[in-house]
Amino acid sequence: MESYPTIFQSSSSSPAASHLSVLNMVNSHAGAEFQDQNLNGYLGMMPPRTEISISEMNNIVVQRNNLVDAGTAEVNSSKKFKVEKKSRKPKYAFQTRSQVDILDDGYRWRKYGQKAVKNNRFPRSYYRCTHQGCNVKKQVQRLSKDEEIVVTTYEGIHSHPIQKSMENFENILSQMQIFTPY
DNA sequence: CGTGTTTGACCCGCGC
DNA sequence: GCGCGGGTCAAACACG
Repeated sequence: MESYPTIFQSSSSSPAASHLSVLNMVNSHAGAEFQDQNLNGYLGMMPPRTEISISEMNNIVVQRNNLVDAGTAEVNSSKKFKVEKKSRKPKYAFQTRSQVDILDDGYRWRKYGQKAVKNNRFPRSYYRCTHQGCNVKKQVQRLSKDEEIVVTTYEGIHSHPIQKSMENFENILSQMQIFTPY
């Protein structure tokens, strides 16, 4: 596996990013094209049928790993461009404190695998976006140490809009924006 | 009947 | 080379 698991470390000690909200991410990191697309998707997170409350959303941790792209230079030396090839896709990890591990983000996902994780009594689930031609993947994993924490890792870029209706979740979102410092 | 899940097999990279 | 851990495939199954 690649290096991204390291970003999960010390979740209990609440990293600096722990108070970032999703909306903050959108505002402060707008710029890179894939970020825009991705985060628009994440805005659709958690429509009504999940059981996540606003207060739980405050506990969401958003982290982006930085292996994003060696795409340009530098890497060669001896190891060839292997790294370059493999790390092309951006990966985002969300930590969410929640009883439910299905965070409905508005996209349609098909589960394609589940594996036991070492040193973790909870399995990791693998999902793929079902939209044609969109091979965005995500994996959902619960920490064995603190089983309230659900880690969702997104990989890739959605090349299409969200398919589900937001229903009244948009109301919640607009309320949330009131509390963002902008 | 279409769509999504389950689950064991398979594959692949890596460390020993 | 071998075994292990992690990621994916795909046939069988479940469900509307």
